[in-house]
Amino acid sequence: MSIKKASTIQDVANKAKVSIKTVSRVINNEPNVSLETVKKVETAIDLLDYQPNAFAQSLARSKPKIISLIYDTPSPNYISHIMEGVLAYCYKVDYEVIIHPLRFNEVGLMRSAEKFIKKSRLAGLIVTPPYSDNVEFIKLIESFDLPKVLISSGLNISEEDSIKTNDREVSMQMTDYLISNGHKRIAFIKGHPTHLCINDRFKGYQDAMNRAGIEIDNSIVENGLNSLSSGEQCAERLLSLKERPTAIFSSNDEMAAGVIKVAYRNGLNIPSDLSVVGFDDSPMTAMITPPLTTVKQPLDAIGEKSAEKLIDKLENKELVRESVINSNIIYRDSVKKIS
Amino acid sequence: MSIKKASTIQDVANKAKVSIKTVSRVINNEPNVSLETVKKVETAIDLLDYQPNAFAQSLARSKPKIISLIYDTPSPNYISHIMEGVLAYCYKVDYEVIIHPLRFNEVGLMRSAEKFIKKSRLAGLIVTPPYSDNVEFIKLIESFDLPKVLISSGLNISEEDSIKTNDREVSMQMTDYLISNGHKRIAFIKGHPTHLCINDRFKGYQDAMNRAGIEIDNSIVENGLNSLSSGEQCAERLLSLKERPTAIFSSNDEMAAGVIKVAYRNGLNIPSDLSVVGFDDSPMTAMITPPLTTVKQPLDAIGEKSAEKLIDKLENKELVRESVINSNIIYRDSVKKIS
DNA sequence: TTATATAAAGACAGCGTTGTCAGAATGGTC
DNA sequence: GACCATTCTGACAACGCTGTCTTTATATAA
Repeated sequence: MSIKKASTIQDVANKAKVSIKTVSRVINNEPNVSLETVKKVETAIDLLDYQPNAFAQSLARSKPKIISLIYDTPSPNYISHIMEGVLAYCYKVDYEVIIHPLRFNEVGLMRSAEKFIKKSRLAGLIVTPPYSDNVEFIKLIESFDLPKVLISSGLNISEEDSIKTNDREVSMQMTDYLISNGHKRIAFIKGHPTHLCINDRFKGYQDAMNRAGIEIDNSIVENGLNSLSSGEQCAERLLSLKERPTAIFSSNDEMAAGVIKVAYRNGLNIPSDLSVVGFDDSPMTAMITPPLTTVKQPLDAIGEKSAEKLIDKLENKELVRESVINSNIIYRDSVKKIS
Repeated sequence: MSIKKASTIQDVANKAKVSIKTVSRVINNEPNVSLETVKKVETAIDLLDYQPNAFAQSLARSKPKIISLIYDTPSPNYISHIMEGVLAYCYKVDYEVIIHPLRFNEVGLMRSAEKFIKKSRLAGLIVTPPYSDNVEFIKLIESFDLPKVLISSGLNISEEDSIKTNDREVSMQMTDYLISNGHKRIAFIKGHPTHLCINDRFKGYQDAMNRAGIEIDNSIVENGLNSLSSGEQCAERLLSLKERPTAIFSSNDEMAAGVIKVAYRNGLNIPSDLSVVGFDDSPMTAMITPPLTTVKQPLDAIGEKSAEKLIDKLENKELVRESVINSNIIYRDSVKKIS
């Protein structure tokens, strides 16, 4: 079991018989190095299995190649897929990423966020909901003049700084789907009011209903809080109505699961007595009975695109990147045609 | 919007009218600094809102305060909770953590892992399943002489290097619980064969059955693969048996969900016709109907303890830390007493 | 040929810390 | 008062890299 000691740029320079600066040039793909020299240096690098020391690089460079992903801890599924995408891209382009959970309701949140930002010498930030909707937090970032990408922000943010999904449009499609299955009395369960982006889902529902000429009955529009139990509460109200809805569109899967539970408790069968659709395609949606028709956001892609956009900005690549990523409806077994 | 520029140790030294070395001393709690000087320096630090530059520290120190968490991507829920614990502890003691997903089946896995380890200048590693069961990977770590903590390793690892859960014991308790509810014909669905630690769950089942004097019928012991669909397949076989089991203990929740789906398809009611229990307490278990009785591993605590153990080792604190963390049964509604 | 631009390579000073070692106070002994 | 041990403080060289500037080699034009 031999203990390996990392080699330095000096070692490489010695072996290749060039100066350390020249080695630095080839590492960083700088111009004005002869092909011959590049070869020499590269073989030396291979021979020594050299890896640049990221700390030394960060220290020497003005801007370190480090970004951070900020999140609360809403759904493990959401964040870990976003993270996956971010990490994959950053690894490819040789950026470090610091994952930073920040408790939304903690006291001294801003103080601790500020401390974190200063300490980590970040080059930029990727911000997920609910922070991407938080004006105070965004102001903080701006006070550091840090490049940022906000994911699914409901705020009025420049397109350059944000990655969004087509929630409104796909919600409209989902509602259309319900309508095309003969449903007219379609209830809607809204999401948590502070999660701005989730409101777009309601707008899409409105769009579709309006277009179909179906008047929206506000007594079957519920205000949910994103949680299972809030879904249950909304469902209880909805299903005890004299004129029950024939379908329920829930702003997220967790509340939809609550709806299904209550339906079963009330002896209702899904989908024959009630159609239910959700949003998110969280892992459990495939596991419940019946499997839930829902909307899948391409979370990995969102993470990847966010990282790409941020890093392009950091490196002043002026590419115009797409900033809206499309979600898709996943059709499963929780909707039934009615006459 | 004022752009803030980070202050350095030099700034602090100037303001406090001491040398930078003295500032360094108080930052690192080194001895031999007069109380008076400490005060001076601390006020200067507060005034300037100074944060040490982690890169410079890492460069100057021999061992950087950085550890890495290695994982595949089995279940988002599992990894994000472990991560949560690790991050929380590391943040407290001022360690950086690099989250590193490593695709288990990728070609050149070892090569890329090696590259990663060299490049990141890690001080130590926390390794989750399935890597904690991978001999080759562990040998790699050892070749770097890197301190490590392996989570739930099924390998014969020194207690000093591992954090385990009492899977076997709690599986026994779970089986006891089923037995105490009158069940005798209890089927078991094993987990993926390469996940060593999951095998302990089967051992616990055996323990309980043996102790209760119930002979294990191998025709109702299935080999699962951890996935929903594999759970369904096992259930199909189990439920088509002439002499059906009255209860099924699945090594994980996902397969248990598969069992429930198949039961419904076959017109069976849970728990009245069949009791089902799982393992993991994944988020969906509360959402399915009926809510599943299962085992909850304190994942956050596992992450936290792992980090604590690793960092104590790095800093040569010779504390003997507990290395087994207890899981608990979460009793819900998927088990029924039979006569 | 000489002048002149251009490409290629190197010298050297930072980046912000910590470690080592030397020096200055301070206190106690004889 | 001289001496020594102890406590405290500072100077200075690393750490491994990149940026800036200078030098050298090479090609091109006059």
